[in-house]
Amino acid sequence: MAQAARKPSKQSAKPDTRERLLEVAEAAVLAKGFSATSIEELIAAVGITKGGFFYHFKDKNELARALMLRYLDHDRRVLDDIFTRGDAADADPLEGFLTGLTLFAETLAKLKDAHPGCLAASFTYQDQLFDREVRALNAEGILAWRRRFRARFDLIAAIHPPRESVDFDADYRDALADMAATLVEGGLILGRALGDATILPGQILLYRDFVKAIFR
Amino acid sequence: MAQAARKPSKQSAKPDTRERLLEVAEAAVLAKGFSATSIEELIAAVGITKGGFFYHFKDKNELARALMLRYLDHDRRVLDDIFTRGDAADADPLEGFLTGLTLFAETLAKLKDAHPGCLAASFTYQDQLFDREVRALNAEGILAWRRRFRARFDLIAAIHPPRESVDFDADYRDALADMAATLVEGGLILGRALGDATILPGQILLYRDFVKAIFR
DNA sequence: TGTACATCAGTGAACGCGCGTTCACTGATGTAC
DNA sequence: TGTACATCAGTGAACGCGCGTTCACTGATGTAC
Repeated sequence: MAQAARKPSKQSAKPDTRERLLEVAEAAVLAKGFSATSIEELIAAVGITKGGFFYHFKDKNELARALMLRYLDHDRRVLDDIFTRGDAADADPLEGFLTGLTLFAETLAKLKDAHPGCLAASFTYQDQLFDREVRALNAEGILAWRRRFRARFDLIAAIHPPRESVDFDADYRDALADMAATLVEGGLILGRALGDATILPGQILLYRDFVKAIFR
Repeated sequence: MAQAARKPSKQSAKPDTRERLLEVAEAAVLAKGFSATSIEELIAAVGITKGGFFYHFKDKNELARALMLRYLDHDRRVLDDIFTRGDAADADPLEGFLTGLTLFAETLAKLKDAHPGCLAASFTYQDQLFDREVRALNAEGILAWRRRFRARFDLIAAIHPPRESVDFDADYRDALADMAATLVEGGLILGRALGDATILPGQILLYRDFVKAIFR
């Protein structure tokens, strides 16, 4: 009981004004950028007044921070889920990873919104608007991807020796790990600019090919 | 004489107010986004008044259009230059291309500005701010990358058969071509977010590895 | 060589609108006794 | 079971500032004759 204090104890049906503000804000930020996203439009969408907004966020910068935190949490959970499922399909770390990448590509291909985006990319291209804390959160989110994939490649390499033509040192491993986030960020941009939702999944499958070519 | 009418005929030393506005605007847009970039700050940096700005651009949207055109032109010239030099080093289309990729990575590594960016990415993540024409220019710029690399892969594949494990059909060729722009866009984001200028060149070299693994 | 006119590249003042932020207040719900 | 008080989740009005845009005007340079 006591530890449930974070969320209102009653399991109310009303979908939490603050969360709805964040939801609407994220979509707006991805479409027009942070500074073109006005508080006015958010409260209009959610149906409260300005005072209500400033009850939830002390200023606009705190909205940015909250968006970033929400994004990081969501991101982590989605990746955990996908690669857990991949590993469940095969005990070998390489095969499980390859299956995870396939699942990832399929998930991305099924996204209802044809032109999604990544808050990290949006914030990075507007970083002058944010304080040190928000930028640090953003960097941390990307480092989380690096660590996740790097750990997996270490695991794989311990069992499956990479083909001799590559020097599989620390730098190479980090670059290969970073390639995942790189392709996601880049793929989202190409997909949106061209209005083609197949580009991002296609790039993930190329990544899968590349990893396969290195390890087996 | 007559055909020189586009540029002021005198080769003046003063660096062209309009061009300076675009230069300053591009840097500001890459740092904070388009709508947070004020006309006020641009004229302050260049040393003219607001009326002067509106002499060069009828409204802010025309500034966006001019930025996009300038970016496309610059982009094309840089790529032309690099891959022309790559081909000059080796007559074989694969070897020339691989050399071009190395040159490209080296060029990117040497950029004085450690946190550059790509206007296409910035505009894509704010596309709701722009009219159909600007968005079309942006898409066209990305398609130019696809066509450029796709043509090269067709050329290479005619001489060097890709390894049997890949089905080198039209979709695969396009995806492999798109991977270049994808890695550049993604690499710029990671590089900026982490403040690490080595990431982008590293990704280009991985791309080079991948292409090499496919064709030889 | 001089004069008339046109164009270029701006100046400088004014405008109204929308934005982020503040603040005093309020009705509904929860908790203590 | 009833009353007093505190907290939650807002309302509603007001604010000042900066932004994009307009417009009448101007001095320097170029061109025609």
